[in-house]
Amino acid sequence: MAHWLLKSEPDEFSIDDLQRVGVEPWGGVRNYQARNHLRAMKVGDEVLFYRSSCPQPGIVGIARVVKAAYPDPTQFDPRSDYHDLKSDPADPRWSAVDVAFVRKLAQPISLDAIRGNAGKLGDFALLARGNRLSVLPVNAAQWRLLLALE
DNA sequence: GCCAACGTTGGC
DNA sequence: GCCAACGTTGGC
Repeated sequence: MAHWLLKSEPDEFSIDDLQRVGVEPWGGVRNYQARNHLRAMKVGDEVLFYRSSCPQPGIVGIARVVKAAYPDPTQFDPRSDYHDLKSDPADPRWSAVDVAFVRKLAQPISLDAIRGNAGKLGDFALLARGNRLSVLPVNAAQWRLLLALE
């Protein structure tokens, strides 16, 4: 089983929102590298829920992939912010997965705390120079280490 | 295929 | 709101 990290801006969609709805289609990703990560996800994979662009960025919860990648419907929706005229319905450019709420962390793992363990985390995509990816892989050792910080 | 312009991300 | 990083676009 693989592990991932998904970023979300709490103003847009928070861990509390995920708890309320239970399952959420994770779409609107418009970066090819992030999309490729979405496509690599399998049902059962575990996900760290990371809040970004907020006063205290960090990991705030855990989710689980409950549906593997399928064409992101927002790319064909003219009313969506994520509408993409260049995406061919016969060969959809963008993907979404469904994620389910698992739990909130007892306390958030701050970006500061994550950085403080950069050495032990090794090659971690979240800390890579200038990384802006909203979907990124987490290996088993990193997963264990991060949750030990909870 | 190069590269300048532009847009977006996300911490601060 | 600023700005560094960097992906994408489009002219050539």
